Amino acid sequence: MTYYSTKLDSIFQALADPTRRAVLAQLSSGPASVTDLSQDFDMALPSFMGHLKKLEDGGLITSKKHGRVRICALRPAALAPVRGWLEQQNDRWQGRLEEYVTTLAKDEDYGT
Amino acid sequence: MTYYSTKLDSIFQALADPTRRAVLAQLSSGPASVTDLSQDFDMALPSFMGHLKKLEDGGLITSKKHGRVRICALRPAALAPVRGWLEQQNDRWQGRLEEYVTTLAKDEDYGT
DNA sequence: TGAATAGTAAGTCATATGCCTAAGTAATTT
DNA sequence: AAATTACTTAGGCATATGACTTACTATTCA
Repeated sequence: MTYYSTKLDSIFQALADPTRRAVLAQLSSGPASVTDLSQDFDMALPSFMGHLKKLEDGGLITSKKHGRVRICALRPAALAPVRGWLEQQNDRWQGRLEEYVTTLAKDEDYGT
Repeated sequence: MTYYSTKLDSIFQALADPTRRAVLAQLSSGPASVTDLSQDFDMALPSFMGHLKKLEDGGLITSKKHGRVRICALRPAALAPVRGWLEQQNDRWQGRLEEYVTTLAKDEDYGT
């Protein structure tokens, strides 16, 4: 399995949960501490920390300790592999559409 | 949890596996039977069928039985919710960037 | 210095996931 | 009609996931 594929695995896995997507939405307003981030979620802190770990392991966020406070931030371009994959998928689909359109045009040329 | 969020859960979950992404890539060339699709994968048929079910439950493909053969096809626009979410996320990030740039401009105005 | 705050580590539980094999059913071919 | 093909169902196994509670450590505040 290529690195790219493994990367996509962990990114999509990280995104496959509403809590984690909500965290990314919050972080798009700027860096925040774990405590700040956790305010909007009705779950135990260790559970919430687990989600942050998943996001960091997927490369979507970074975190750094400042004293007793851990600050999390979005990683710009973190979702680039997702965009890349969507584009790839779309190109293949578009390629097939163009082939189909070309075939239609030929059929029309030969048609009565 | 909104329908949209649940939808994203199952789509991202479906995409969080290299086998399922590879199936989507294959189907972007056009509809195919289960047997045709499974040729490229070194796994037991029931396991492979499980992946197809996940893709179908996520709304990314459709399948229809024709006699004893089941034909699978991509659903156009199936990935629209993913694009939508990325756009949303990007807009929030861009909005913050613009706010940041505006703040910088103000600082420069007031600066010596 | 003790109290409070902000995480962190460990263990548990129920459920989900990704694979397997075996056996079965339905449709087609011989 | 029997054999073959193309799935489909069921059960099992090991691992992962998402939540919990408890207890702990590190840092800051009073």
